[in-house]
Amino acid sequence: MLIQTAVRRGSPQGRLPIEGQDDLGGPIDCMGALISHRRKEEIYGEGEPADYLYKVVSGTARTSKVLADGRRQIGGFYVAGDVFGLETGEEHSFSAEAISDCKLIVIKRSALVALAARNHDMARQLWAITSMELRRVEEHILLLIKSARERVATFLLEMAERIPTGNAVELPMSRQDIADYLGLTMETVSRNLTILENAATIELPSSRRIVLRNRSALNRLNA
Amino acid sequence: MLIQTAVRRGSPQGRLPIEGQDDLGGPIDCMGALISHRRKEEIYGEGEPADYLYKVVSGTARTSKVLADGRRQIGGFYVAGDVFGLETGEEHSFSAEAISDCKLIVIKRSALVALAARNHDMARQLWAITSMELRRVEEHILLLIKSARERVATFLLEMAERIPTGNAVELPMSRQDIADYLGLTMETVSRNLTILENAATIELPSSRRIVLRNRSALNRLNA
DNA sequence: CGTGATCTTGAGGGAATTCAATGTCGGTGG
DNA sequence: CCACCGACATTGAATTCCCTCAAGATCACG
Repeated sequence: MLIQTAVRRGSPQGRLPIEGQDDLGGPIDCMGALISHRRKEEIYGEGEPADYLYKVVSGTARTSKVLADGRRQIGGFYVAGDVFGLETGEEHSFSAEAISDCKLIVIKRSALVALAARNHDMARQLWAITSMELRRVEEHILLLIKSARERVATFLLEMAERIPTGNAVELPMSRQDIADYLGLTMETVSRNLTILENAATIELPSSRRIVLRNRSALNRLNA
Repeated sequence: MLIQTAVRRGSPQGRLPIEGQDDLGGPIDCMGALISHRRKEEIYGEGEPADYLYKVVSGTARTSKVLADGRRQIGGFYVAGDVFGLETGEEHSFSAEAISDCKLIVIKRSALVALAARNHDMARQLWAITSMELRRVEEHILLLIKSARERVATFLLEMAERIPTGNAVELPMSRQDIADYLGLTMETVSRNLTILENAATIELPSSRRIVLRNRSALNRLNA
Protein backbone atom coordinates (compact mmCIF):
# COMPACT_ATOMS: atom_id res chain seq x y z
CA MET A 1 0.00 0.00 0.00
CA LEU A 2 0.95 3.64 -0.42
CA ILE A 3 1.57 3.99 3.26
CA GLN A 4 5.07 2.63 2.89
CA THR A 5 6.12 5.73 0.99
CA ALA A 6 5.93 7.76 4.15
CA VAL A 7 8.86 10.13 4.35
CA ARG A 8 11.59 9.08 6.69
CA ARG A 9 12.83 11.60 9.17
CA GLY A 10 16.09 11.55 11.00
CA SER A 11 15.35 8.63 13.28
CA PRO A 12 18.32 6.27 13.10
CA GLN A 13 16.34 3.10 13.58
CA GLY A 14 14.19 3.86 10.58
CA ARG A 15 11.10 3.49 12.69
CA LEU A 16 8.19 5.86 13.05
CA PRO A 17 9.42 9.29 14.04
CA ILE A 18 7.33 10.08 17.08
CA GLU A 19 8.19 8.46 20.37
CA GLY A 20 5.43 6.58 22.09
CA GLN A 21 3.38 6.06 18.99
CA ASP A 22 5.53 3.52 17.30
CA ASP A 23 3.32 0.70 18.42
CA LEU A 24 0.37 2.36 16.78
CA GLY A 25 1.92 2.38 13.39
CA GLY A 26 1.24 -1.05 12.09
CA PRO A 27 -2.45 -1.68 12.58
CA ILE A 28 -3.61 1.85 11.94
CA ASP A 29 -1.41 2.58 8.97
CA CYS A 30 -2.81 -0.41 7.16
CA MET A 31 -6.40 0.60 7.57
CA GLY A 32 -6.60 3.94 5.89
CA ALA A 33 -6.35 5.76 2.62
CA LEU A 34 -3.64 8.30 1.93
CA ILE A 35 -4.84 11.80 1.09
CA SER A 36 -3.16 15.12 0.45
CA HIS A 37 -4.05 18.58 1.59
CA ARG A 38 -2.66 21.85 0.32
CA ARG A 39 -1.39 24.54 2.63
CA LYS A 40 -4.24 26.36 4.43
CA GLU A 41 -6.86 23.83 3.38
CA GLU A 42 -9.43 22.81 5.94
CA ILE A 43 -9.31 19.14 6.88
CA TYR A 44 -12.50 19.19 8.92
CA GLY A 45 -14.63 21.83 10.59
CA GLU A 46 -15.70 22.29 14.16
CA GLY A 47 -19.04 20.58 14.72
CA GLU A 48 -18.71 18.28 11.74
CA PRO A 49 -19.32 14.58 12.29
CA ALA A 50 -16.18 12.96 13.65
CA ASP A 51 -16.27 10.06 11.24
CA TYR A 52 -12.56 9.93 10.53
CA LEU A 53 -9.30 10.26 12.32
CA TYR A 54 -6.01 11.25 10.78
CA LYS A 55 -2.40 10.32 11.02
CA VAL A 56 0.17 12.71 9.63
CA VAL A 57 2.57 11.19 7.13
CA SER A 58 4.25 14.44 6.09
CA GLY A 59 3.65 18.13 6.56
CA THR A 60 2.06 19.84 9.53
CA ALA A 61 -1.57 20.30 10.57
CA ARG A 62 -3.18 22.30 13.34
CA THR A 63 -6.45 22.09 15.22
CA SER A 64 -8.17 25.33 16.17
CA LYS A 65 -11.28 26.93 17.51
CA VAL A 66 -12.55 30.42 16.88
CA LEU A 67 -14.53 32.22 19.57
CA ALA A 68 -17.49 34.43 18.79
CA ASP A 69 -15.42 37.63 18.89
CA GLY A 70 -12.77 36.30 16.52
CA ARG A 71 -10.14 35.22 19.05
CA ARG A 72 -8.66 31.95 17.97
CA GLN A 73 -7.12 29.19 20.02
CA ILE A 74 -4.90 26.59 18.46
CA GLY A 75 -5.34 23.24 20.16
CA GLY A 76 -2.22 21.67 18.81
CA PHE A 77 0.24 21.20 15.98
CA TYR A 78 0.59 17.77 14.43
CA VAL A 79 3.67 16.57 12.59
CA ALA A 80 4.67 13.28 10.99
CA GLY A 81 3.59 10.37 13.15
CA ASP A 82 0.97 12.29 15.15
CA VAL A 83 -2.67 11.30 15.24
CA PHE A 84 -5.49 13.83 15.49
CA GLY A 85 -9.25 14.01 15.05
CA LEU A 86 -10.07 11.13 17.36
CA GLU A 87 -13.19 11.79 19.40
CA THR A 88 -15.61 9.64 21.31
CA GLY A 89 -18.41 12.10 20.71
CA GLU A 90 -20.17 12.42 17.39
CA GLU A 91 -18.69 15.78 16.48
CA HIS A 92 -15.28 17.35 16.20
CA SER A 93 -14.82 19.90 18.96
CA PHE A 94 -12.10 21.70 17.02
CA SER A 95 -11.53 22.30 13.33
CA ALA A 96 -8.36 21.13 11.60
CA GLU A 97 -6.32 22.74 8.84
CA ALA A 98 -3.17 21.97 6.93
CA ILE A 99 -0.38 24.42 7.79
CA SER A 100 1.88 23.15 5.06
CA ASP A 101 1.15 20.72 2.25
CA CYS A 102 0.23 17.53 4.04
CA LYS A 103 -0.09 13.85 3.39
CA LEU A 104 -2.43 12.14 5.82
CA ILE A 105 -3.66 8.65 6.41
CA VAL A 106 -7.41 8.81 6.91
CA ILE A 107 -9.13 6.08 8.88
CA LYS A 108 -12.82 5.59 9.36
CA ARG A 109 -13.61 5.77 13.02
CA SER A 110 -16.41 3.24 12.86
CA ALA A 111 -13.99 0.72 11.39
CA LEU A 112 -11.58 1.23 14.25
CA VAL A 113 -14.30 1.08 16.85
CA ALA A 114 -15.69 -2.09 15.32
CA LEU A 115 -12.24 -3.60 15.26
CA ALA A 116 -11.67 -2.53 18.85
CA ALA A 117 -14.79 -4.40 19.87
CA ARG A 118 -13.18 -7.64 18.71
CA ASN A 119 -9.52 -6.87 19.15
CA HIS A 120 -8.50 -5.88 22.61
CA ASP A 121 -5.18 -4.57 21.46
CA MET A 122 -6.84 -2.11 19.14
CA ALA A 123 -9.12 -0.97 21.96
CA ARG A 124 -6.07 -0.39 24.11
CA GLN A 125 -4.46 1.65 21.34
CA LEU A 126 -7.50 3.86 20.87
CA TRP A 127 -7.40 4.53 24.57
CA ALA A 128 -3.66 5.19 24.45
CA ILE A 129 -4.04 7.77 21.69
CA THR A 130 -6.74 9.63 23.59
CA SER A 131 -4.74 9.40 26.78
CA MET A 132 -1.62 10.80 25.18
CA GLU A 133 -3.63 13.65 23.77
CA LEU A 134 -5.05 14.32 27.21
CA ARG A 135 -1.58 14.56 28.68
CA ARG A 136 -0.51 16.90 25.90
CA VAL A 137 -3.45 19.21 26.53
CA GLU A 138 -2.77 19.19 30.26
CA GLU A 139 0.76 20.33 29.48
CA HIS A 140 -0.68 23.00 27.25
CA ILE A 141 -2.65 24.36 30.19
CA LEU A 142 0.52 24.68 32.23
CA LEU A 143 1.97 26.66 29.36
CA LEU A 144 -0.90 29.13 29.39
CA ILE A 145 -0.30 30.29 32.94
CA LYS A 146 3.31 31.25 32.33
CA SER A 147 4.76 34.60 31.31
CA ALA A 148 5.17 35.43 27.65
CA ARG A 149 8.91 34.84 27.78
CA GLU A 150 8.44 31.45 29.33
CA ARG A 151 5.73 30.45 26.87
CA VAL A 152 7.92 31.28 23.91
CA ALA A 153 10.90 29.43 25.40
CA THR A 154 8.79 26.38 26.17
CA PHE A 155 7.34 26.46 22.69
CA LEU A 156 10.78 26.50 21.09
CA LEU A 157 11.94 23.57 23.18
CA GLU A 158 8.78 21.65 22.35
CA MET A 159 9.20 22.24 18.64
CA ALA A 160 12.89 21.37 18.74
CA GLU A 161 11.96 18.09 20.35
CA ARG A 162 9.19 17.27 17.92
CA ILE A 163 11.06 18.28 14.79
CA PRO A 164 14.41 16.82 15.67
CA THR A 165 16.93 18.41 13.32
CA GLY A 166 19.70 19.25 15.74
CA ASN A 167 19.61 22.77 17.10
CA ALA A 168 18.03 24.37 14.06
CA VAL A 169 14.26 24.31 13.86
CA GLU A 170 12.33 25.05 10.70
CA LEU A 171 8.98 26.29 11.97
CA PRO A 172 6.10 25.37 9.70
CA MET A 173 3.70 27.84 11.29
CA SER A 174 3.32 31.62 11.19
CA ARG A 175 3.83 33.99 14.11
CA GLN A 176 0.07 34.32 14.33
CA ASP A 177 -0.26 30.55 14.69
CA ILE A 178 2.33 30.52 17.43
CA ALA A 179 0.58 33.40 19.15
CA ASP A 180 -2.79 31.67 19.02
CA TYR A 181 -1.22 28.52 20.38
CA LEU A 182 0.44 30.36 23.25
CA GLY A 183 -2.46 32.67 24.06
CA LEU A 184 -0.44 35.75 23.13
CA THR A 185 -0.43 38.32 20.36
CA MET A 186 1.77 38.02 17.31
CA GLU A 187 3.63 41.14 18.42
CA THR A 188 4.43 39.72 21.84
CA VAL A 189 5.77 36.52 20.30
CA SER A 190 7.92 38.52 17.92
CA ARG A 191 9.24 40.81 20.63
CA ASN A 192 10.18 37.91 22.85
CA LEU A 193 11.95 36.10 20.05
CA THR A 194 13.96 39.26 19.48
CA ILE A 195 14.79 39.48 23.17
CA LEU A 196 15.98 35.88 23.16
CA GLU A 197 18.05 36.62 20.10
CA ASN A 198 19.64 39.66 21.71
CA ALA A 199 20.45 37.53 24.73
CA ALA A 200 22.24 35.12 22.37
CA THR A 201 19.88 32.37 23.46
CA ILE A 202 18.66 31.81 19.92
CA GLU A 203 19.49 32.88 16.38
CA LEU A 204 17.00 33.91 13.74
CA PRO A 205 18.60 33.40 10.33
CA SER A 206 15.12 33.87 8.88
CA SER A 207 11.77 34.31 10.53
CA ARG A 208 10.84 30.66 10.17
CA ARG A 209 14.25 29.24 10.96
CA ILE A 210 15.41 29.26 14.56
CA VAL A 211 18.68 28.05 15.97
CA LEU A 212 18.80 27.18 19.64
CA ARG A 213 22.13 28.53 20.88
CA ASN A 214 21.66 28.17 24.59
CA ARG A 215 19.31 25.41 25.58
CA SER A 216 20.00 25.69 29.27
CA ALA A 217 18.84 29.29 29.19
CA LEU A 218 15.66 28.13 27.50
CA ASN A 219 15.27 25.35 30.02
CA ARG A 220 15.65 27.83 32.82
CA LEU A 221 12.72 29.74 31.34
CA ASN A 222 10.81 26.50 31.06
CA ALA A 223 10.07 26.79 34.81
CA MET B 1 -0.08 9.61 50.26
CA LEU B 2 -2.23 8.77 53.20
CA ILE B 3 -3.46 5.25 53.39
CA GLN B 4 -7.07 5.24 54.33
CA THR B 5 -8.89 2.28 55.76
CA ALA B 6 -11.87 1.23 53.75
CA VAL B 7 -15.05 2.27 55.47
CA ARG B 8 -17.25 -0.03 53.55
CA ARG B 9 -17.01 -2.56 50.76
CA GLY B 10 -19.03 -2.68 47.64
CA SER B 11 -21.79 -0.19 47.13
CA PRO B 12 -25.49 -0.03 47.82
CA GLN B 13 -27.77 -0.97 44.98
CA GLY B 14 -29.50 1.73 43.05
CA ARG B 15 -27.00 4.51 43.53
CA LEU B 16 -27.67 7.24 41.07
CA PRO B 17 -24.52 8.87 39.76
CA ILE B 18 -24.35 12.20 38.06
CA GLU B 19 -25.58 13.02 34.58
CA GLY B 20 -23.56 11.82 31.66
CA GLN B 21 -21.77 9.17 33.63
CA ASP B 22 -24.74 7.05 34.58
CA ASP B 23 -23.66 4.28 32.31
CA LEU B 24 -20.38 4.10 34.15
CA GLY B 25 -21.99 3.70 37.50
CA GLY B 26 -22.92 0.08 37.63
CA PRO B 27 -19.74 -1.78 36.77
CA ILE B 28 -17.35 0.68 38.36
CA ASP B 29 -19.26 1.31 41.55
CA CYS B 30 -19.31 -2.38 42.30
CA MET B 31 -15.58 -2.85 41.97
CA GLY B 32 -14.15 -0.49 44.53
CA ALA B 33 -13.84 0.24 48.18
CA LEU B 34 -15.35 3.33 49.72
CA ILE B 35 -12.92 5.61 51.51
CA SER B 36 -13.15 8.97 53.20
CA HIS B 37 -10.85 11.93 53.06
CA ARG B 38 -10.90 14.95 55.31
CA ARG B 39 -10.79 18.47 53.99
CA LYS B 40 -7.31 19.41 52.66
CA GLU B 41 -6.03 15.85 52.77
CA GLU B 42 -3.93 14.66 49.86
CA ILE B 43 -5.46 11.83 47.89
CA TYR B 44 -2.42 11.16 45.77
CA GLY B 45 0.71 13.04 44.82
CA GLU B 46 2.15 14.05 41.47
CA GLY B 47 4.52 11.38 40.22
CA GLU B 48 3.08 8.64 42.40
CA PRO B 49 2.15 5.36 40.75
CA ALA B 50 -1.29 5.65 39.16
CA ASP B 51 -2.54 2.40 40.61
CA TYR B 52 -6.01 3.60 41.48
CA LEU B 53 -8.73 5.74 40.08
CA TYR B 54 -11.40 7.51 42.04
CA LYS B 55 -15.06 8.24 41.75
CA VAL B 56 -16.53 10.94 43.92
CA VAL B 57 -19.51 9.87 46.01
CA SER B 58 -19.80 13.06 48.05
CA GLY B 59 -17.73 16.15 48.66
CA THR B 60 -15.35 17.85 46.22
CA ALA B 61 -11.80 17.07 45.16
CA ARG B 62 -9.32 18.95 43.03
CA THR B 63 -6.29 17.99 40.98
CA SER B 64 -3.35 20.35 40.94
CA LYS B 65 0.23 20.85 39.96
CA VAL B 66 2.79 23.16 41.51
CA LEU B 67 5.51 24.65 39.34
CA ALA B 68 9.07 25.10 40.54
CA ASP B 69 8.52 28.73 41.52
CA GLY B 70 5.41 27.99 43.54
CA ARG B 71 2.75 28.88 41.01
CA ARG B 72 -0.05 26.37 41.17
CA GLN B 73 -2.44 25.25 38.49
CA ILE B 74 -5.64 23.46 39.34
CA GLY B 75 -6.51 20.91 36.69
CA GLY B 76 -10.08 20.43 37.70
CA PHE B 77 -12.70 20.19 40.39
CA TYR B 78 -14.51 16.91 40.87
CA VAL B 79 -17.93 16.58 42.46
CA ALA B 80 -20.28 13.66 43.09
CA GLY B 81 -20.32 11.34 40.10
CA ASP B 82 -17.05 12.55 38.60
CA VAL B 83 -14.11 10.23 38.00
CA PHE B 84 -10.49 11.33 38.35
CA GLY B 85 -7.05 9.82 38.58
CA LEU B 86 -7.34 7.68 35.46
CA GLU B 87 -4.10 7.57 33.52
CA THR B 88 -2.63 5.28 30.91
CA GLY B 89 0.85 6.06 32.06
CA GLU B 90 2.37 4.65 35.19
CA GLU B 91 2.35 7.89 37.15
CA HIS B 92 -0.13 10.56 38.11
CA SER B 93 0.67 13.75 36.26
CA PHE B 94 -1.18 15.86 38.82
CA SER B 95 -1.71 15.52 42.52
CA ALA B 96 -5.20 15.31 44.04
CA GLU B 97 -6.58 16.72 47.26
CA ALA B 98 -9.91 16.78 49.04
CA ILE B 99 -11.38 20.29 49.09
CA SER B 100 -14.16 19.33 51.46
CA ASP B 101 -14.68 16.11 53.38
CA CYS B 102 -15.00 13.49 50.67
CA LYS B 103 -16.25 9.99 50.17
CA LEU B 104 -14.66 8.29 47.23
CA ILE B 105 -14.91 4.93 45.56
CA VAL B 106 -11.38 3.68 44.92
CA ILE B 107 -10.81 1.20 42.12
CA LYS B 108 -7.63 -0.61 41.28
CA ARG B 109 -6.59 0.30 37.79
CA SER B 110 -5.09 -3.09 37.02
CA ALA B 111 -8.43 -4.68 37.83
CA LEU B 112 -10.22 -2.40 35.40
CA VAL B 113 -7.63 -2.88 32.69
CA ALA B 114 -7.80 -6.64 33.15
CA LEU B 115 -11.54 -6.54 32.98
CA ALA B 116 -11.38 -4.34 29.90
CA ALA B 117 -9.21 -6.94 28.21
CA ARG B 118 -12.12 -9.38 28.37
CA ASN B 119 -15.10 -7.05 28.41
CA HIS B 120 -15.36 -4.68 25.49
CA ASP B 121 -17.97 -2.64 27.21
CA MET B 122 -15.58 -1.89 30.04
CA ALA B 123 -12.87 -1.04 27.54
CA ARG B 124 -15.27 1.36 25.87
CA GLN B 125 -16.06 2.95 29.21
CA LEU B 126 -12.44 3.48 30.12
CA TRP B 127 -12.00 5.19 26.81
CA ALA B 128 -15.13 7.26 27.37
CA ILE B 129 -13.92 8.51 30.75
CA THR B 130 -10.58 9.58 29.30
CA SER B 131 -12.30 11.14 26.34
CA MET B 132 -14.65 13.15 28.49
CA GLU B 133 -11.74 14.37 30.52
CA LEU B 134 -9.96 15.38 27.34
CA ARG B 135 -12.91 17.43 26.25
CA ARG B 136 -13.12 19.07 29.64
CA VAL B 137 -9.45 20.03 29.54
CA GLU B 138 -9.82 21.40 26.03
CA GLU B 139 -12.62 23.62 27.32
CA HIS B 140 -10.35 24.69 30.15
CA ILE B 141 -7.82 25.91 27.62
CA LEU B 142 -10.43 28.09 25.99
CA LEU B 143 -11.10 29.57 29.40
CA LEU B 144 -7.49 30.52 29.92
CA ILE B 145 -7.31 32.79 26.90
CA LYS B 146 -10.22 34.94 28.00
CA SER B 147 -10.23 38.13 30.06
CA ALA B 148 -10.50 37.93 33.84
CA ARG B 149 -14.16 39.01 33.75
CA GLU B 150 -15.00 36.33 31.23
CA ARG B 151 -13.13 33.65 33.12
CA VAL B 152 -15.00 34.39 36.31
CA ALA B 153 -18.34 34.46 34.50
CA THR B 154 -17.62 31.19 32.73
CA PHE B 155 -16.53 29.62 35.98
CA LEU B 156 -19.76 30.60 37.71
CA LEU B 157 -21.85 29.16 34.90
CA GLU B 158 -19.82 25.97 34.94
CA MET B 159 -20.23 25.55 38.67
CA ALA B 160 -23.93 26.34 38.53
CA GLU B 161 -24.29 23.61 35.95
CA ARG B 162 -22.30 21.05 37.87
CA ILE B 163 -23.80 21.77 41.28
CA PRO B 164 -27.39 22.13 40.17
CA THR B 165 -29.21 23.85 43.01
CA GLY B 166 -31.23 26.42 41.13
CA ASN B 167 -29.60 29.82 40.86
CA ALA B 168 -27.74 29.64 44.16
CA VAL B 169 -24.35 28.00 44.12
CA GLU B 170 -22.51 26.91 47.24
CA LEU B 171 -18.87 26.97 46.23
CA PRO B 172 -16.77 24.32 47.94
CA MET B 173 -13.46 25.96 47.04
CA SER B 174 -11.58 29.02 48.23
CA ARG B 175 -10.87 32.13 46.20
CA GLN B 176 -7.30 30.94 45.88
CA ASP B 177 -8.51 27.67 44.38
CA ILE B 178 -10.70 29.52 41.92
CA ALA B 179 -7.80 31.80 41.05
CA ASP B 180 -5.44 28.88 40.45
CA TYR B 181 -8.07 27.21 38.30
CA LEU B 182 -8.61 30.33 36.22
CA GLY B 183 -4.98 31.38 35.98
CA LEU B 184 -5.63 34.60 37.91
CA THR B 185 -4.81 35.97 41.34
CA MET B 186 -7.17 35.73 44.27
CA GLU B 187 -7.52 39.49 44.25
CA THR B 188 -8.54 39.61 40.63
CA VAL B 189 -11.18 36.95 41.20
CA SER B 190 -12.51 38.84 44.20
CA ARG B 191 -12.58 42.14 42.37
CA ASN B 192 -14.44 40.72 39.43
CA LEU B 193 -17.00 39.05 41.65
CA THR B 194 -17.58 42.43 43.26
CA ILE B 195 -17.95 44.04 39.86
CA LEU B 196 -20.50 41.42 38.84
CA GLU B 197 -22.32 42.01 42.09
CA ASN B 198 -22.41 45.76 41.56
CA ALA B 199 -23.78 45.15 38.08
CA ALA B 200 -26.58 43.12 39.70
CA THR B 201 -25.46 40.10 37.71
CA ILE B 202 -24.86 38.05 40.85
CA GLU B 203 -25.44 38.29 44.58
CA LEU B 204 -22.94 37.37 47.26
CA PRO B 205 -24.86 36.58 50.46
CA SER B 206 -21.61 35.13 51.76
CA SER B 207 -18.24 34.63 50.14
CA ARG B 208 -18.92 30.99 49.33
CA ARG B 209 -22.57 31.39 48.34
CA ILE B 210 -23.33 32.95 45.00
CA VAL B 211 -26.70 33.65 43.47
CA LEU B 212 -26.87 34.05 39.72
CA ARG B 213 -29.26 36.96 39.14
CA ASN B 214 -28.72 37.55 35.47
CA ARG B 215 -27.62 34.50 33.58
CA SER B 216 -27.86 36.12 30.18
CA ALA B 217 -25.34 38.72 31.29
CA LEU B 218 -23.06 35.92 32.37
CA ASN B 219 -23.65 34.10 29.11
CA ARG B 220 -22.77 37.23 27.22
CA LEU B 221 -19.44 37.23 29.04
CA ASN B 222 -19.06 33.56 28.24
CA ALA B 223 -18.00 34.62 24.72
C1' DC C 1 -14.04 37.73 72.54
C1' DG C 2 -9.53 37.08 70.49
C1' DT C 3 -7.03 34.78 66.90
C1' DG C 4 -6.01 33.08 62.51
C1' DA C 5 -7.67 32.19 58.02
C1' DT C 6 -10.07 33.93 54.31
C1' DC C 7 -11.75 37.58 51.67
C1' DT C 8 -12.15 42.40 50.02
C1' DT C 9 -10.45 46.80 48.77
C1' DG C 10 -6.94 50.28 47.52
C1' DA C 11 -2.76 52.25 45.30
C1' DG C 12 0.94 51.71 42.28
C1' DG C 13 3.63 49.37 38.91
C1' DG C 14 4.60 46.25 35.17
C1' DA C 15 3.70 43.12 31.47
C1' DA C 16 1.13 42.33 27.52
C1' DT C 17 -2.09 44.42 24.27
C1' DT C 18 -3.54 47.74 20.89
C1' DC C 19 -2.75 50.69 17.27
C1' DA C 20 0.28 52.21 13.89
C1' DA C 21 4.32 52.39 11.10
C1' DT C 22 8.20 50.27 9.12
C1' DG C 23 10.80 46.32 7.44
C1' DT C 24 11.56 41.85 4.99
C1' DC C 25 10.77 38.14 1.96
C1' DG C 26 9.00 35.47 -1.95
C1' DG C 27 6.64 35.56 -5.96
C1' DT C 28 4.89 37.68 -10.41
C1' DG C 29 4.86 40.39 -14.25
C1' DG C 30 6.88 44.24 -16.84
C1' DC D 1 16.71 41.30 -14.11
C1' DC D 2 14.54 44.03 -10.95
C1' DA D 3 10.54 46.49 -9.55
C1' DC D 4 6.49 46.00 -7.41
C1' DC D 5 3.14 43.72 -4.68
C1' DG D 6 1.02 41.31 -0.92
C1' DA D 7 1.77 38.55 3.00
C1' DC D 8 4.21 38.16 6.91
C1' DA D 9 7.17 39.96 10.56
C1' DT D 10 9.36 43.47 13.46
C1' DT D 11 9.49 47.66 16.03
C1' DG D 12 7.63 51.76 18.52
C1' DA D 13 4.39 54.44 21.53
C1' DA D 14 0.49 54.62 24.31
C1' DT D 15 -2.88 52.26 26.90
C1' DT D 16 -5.16 48.69 29.43
C1' DC D 17 -5.52 45.06 32.33
C1' DC D 18 -3.90 42.34 35.74
C1' DC D 19 -0.52 41.68 39.39
C1' DT D 20 1.93 43.03 43.55
C1' DC D 21 2.03 44.82 47.88
C1' DA D 22 -0.40 46.45 51.72
C1' DA D 23 -4.14 47.49 54.65
C1' DG D 24 -8.76 46.44 56.36
C1' DA D 25 -12.91 43.59 56.77
C1' DT D 26 -15.30 39.38 57.67
C1' DC D 27 -15.84 34.86 59.14
C1' DA D 28 -15.18 30.47 61.68
C1' DC D 29 -13.76 28.65 65.80
C1' DG D 30 -11.55 27.88 70.12
